[in-house]
Amino acid sequence: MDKPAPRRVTIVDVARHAQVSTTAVSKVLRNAYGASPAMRTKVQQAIAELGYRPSAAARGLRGQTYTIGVMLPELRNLFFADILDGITAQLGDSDYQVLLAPGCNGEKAEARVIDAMIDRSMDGLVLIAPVSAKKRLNEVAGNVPTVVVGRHGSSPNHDSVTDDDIAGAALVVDHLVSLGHRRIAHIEHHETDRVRLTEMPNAQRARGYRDAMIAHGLEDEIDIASTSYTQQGGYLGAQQLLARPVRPTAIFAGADVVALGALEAIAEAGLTVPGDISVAGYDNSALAAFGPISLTSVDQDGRQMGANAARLLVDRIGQRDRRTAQITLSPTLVVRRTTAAR
Amino acid sequence: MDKPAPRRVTIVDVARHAQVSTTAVSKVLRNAYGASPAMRTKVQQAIAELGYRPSAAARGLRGQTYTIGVMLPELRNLFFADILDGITAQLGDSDYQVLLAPGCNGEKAEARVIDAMIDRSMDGLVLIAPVSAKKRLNEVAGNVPTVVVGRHGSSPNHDSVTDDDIAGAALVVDHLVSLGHRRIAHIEHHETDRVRLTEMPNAQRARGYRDAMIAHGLEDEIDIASTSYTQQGGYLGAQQLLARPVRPTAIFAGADVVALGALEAIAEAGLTVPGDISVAGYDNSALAAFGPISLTSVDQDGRQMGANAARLLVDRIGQRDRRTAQITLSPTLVVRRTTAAR
DNA sequence: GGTGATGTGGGTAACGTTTTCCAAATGTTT
DNA sequence: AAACATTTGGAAAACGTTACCCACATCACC
Repeated sequence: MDKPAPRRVTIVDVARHAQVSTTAVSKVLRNAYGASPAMRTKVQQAIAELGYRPSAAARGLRGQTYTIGVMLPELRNLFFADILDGITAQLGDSDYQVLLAPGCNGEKAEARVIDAMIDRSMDGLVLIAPVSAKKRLNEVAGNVPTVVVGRHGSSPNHDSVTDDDIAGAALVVDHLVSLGHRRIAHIEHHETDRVRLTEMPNAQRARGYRDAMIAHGLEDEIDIASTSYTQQGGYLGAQQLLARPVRPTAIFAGADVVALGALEAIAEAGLTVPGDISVAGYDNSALAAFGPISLTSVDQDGRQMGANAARLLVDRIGQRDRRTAQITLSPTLVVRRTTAAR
Repeated sequence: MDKPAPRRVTIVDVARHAQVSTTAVSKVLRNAYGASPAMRTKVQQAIAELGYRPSAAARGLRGQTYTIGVMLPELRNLFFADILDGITAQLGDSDYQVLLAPGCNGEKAEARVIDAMIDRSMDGLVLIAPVSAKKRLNEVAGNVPTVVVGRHGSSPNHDSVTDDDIAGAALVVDHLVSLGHRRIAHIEHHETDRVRLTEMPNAQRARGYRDAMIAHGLEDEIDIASTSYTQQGGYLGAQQLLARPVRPTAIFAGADVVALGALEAIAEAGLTVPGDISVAGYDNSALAAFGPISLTSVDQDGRQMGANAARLLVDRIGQRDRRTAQITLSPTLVVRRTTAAR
């Protein structure tokens, strides 16, 4: 029953078995300079024979842990899953292992998770749509290589990958205008913090909506319901908009889940989509693509964003003092059955 | 610009600042025996003043890392997110931090992730619906405290938390029979491996379906389309079933996503739900609850499962030699608008 | 006033790597 | 042939904690 707990194979065992020093084994493990091909094969064979695996804890004490931490606000958001796919695909079978914290909402939870990742000596961090103060992000990025995804604004300490949310919103407005719509309303995520007001995607989408409406000479038709990026928020936002003296003929929801809520409210009001009213979302999540829903939506290519983030991060781990980069990707519009000519 | 890289605060700094030994600080950190209240407050103050945070890497080398690893096959499955919620809720603000690997499909990816977690000296593992060989799971559980969620069968090495899938399938069949249905078909996830054939939830659901049909004297009506637990699988499965000489009047899909695919195929065939045909799913995911879909589904209470798994795991970390436990939770049926009397 | 039991605190050796040297051997240039 | 550069390999000191012991003081009890 109680086997004598077979001690884990260590680098010392490997060294002894291969009749070399532990230093030599370490060099082979890290592909470091100073090991001849002969030595390399000899050590690798010993590693295979003993089934040796390096302890990340011990490694972390001196060097790298080969672990990359990903923080995201919400696991249920399918767009974030795409970003993750991109990250893991890019990292492929490099030595890095990706670990993520379960969704963390709010600045406090975010701080806890980031601390936890730093405590665990992660080699790099990918922060997806963080809400923390800019100062805090810069501090973090000063300690550990960091890439921020989905938040606008540049930093001297961390790289950024964002989608061009202003362009995305414009795509929707352009599309609806070309279908003959003029009363185009928007449901936004209510934002109070001043910095986030410029940096968060939701704010950028609202701004893109405004700008595009103005560009089409529709400034008098601008109509925004300010709720939140949730299904509930979409439901309430749409209710508000439908209660207007002059009902909008199209609603641009800032996110797909918001559009779903809006669809629900519209159906409850006895109206049809797109007959009475057109609806567009943002994110092109699996929900939007789902046949019975078939929502017109803006596609952000999360995979691409994730892949870029991972590339930048590995880059920075290798070269911590290089200049920071900001990558902005262009969204595309996927037209489906919830938008139609009026 | 280049600040002199402010060395991290260590336990030694804290000890010096509080004028005690490092041992004393360590004891306070771990709430270990042998520290007076006076010492405790003194050390805690020093910790706060210096902003000290223990290094998980160093801790892992001797003791615990206060990290729990969660492995799940697929991030996009909302049911798994519920389980995770349960885990984190149960762990609350204990000292443990949950980290999870991005979805890993297949035995090979699973092995990699589990190894990675062991390499990182995690204190405990929660494996959600693992497909690895039973032998492998036992090995793993012999090395590190482990709880397996969503896989039937018991083990002397690890605890288990499962939903009673047989009962769940029976709930659906009973419900449909009580509505007057007799030709009730099932879409299952095709399984080949012999062990998994008894242990995986999909196999249990298929078995529960069969058993319940027989219990109602409907053995001649048993009709199974064997595809996969995906939307595509549901689509194809439903197409098969609809092409039967005598069409089923109800379809029990083994998972909500499968039901979605089935709904799509049914709509394409020009039939209505539940007018022409009733459909039920399994998992009661957010998709099922979504108004326009409103799918009758079996609810597993993932949060409850996760909470139980976390409790068992922390238990076992504290007491590694206690007997293993198997917890089985009873599912409930949530009746919505996709099932009706025939 | 011994004799244990109990409470309180610390010294020191692990833990398993990587890093920083250094030495010897080998190759290359003058 | 001397001087120097490069390659190859290893010894030993970190890294920051915890586990294991031991010492001392205090207290209760015969």
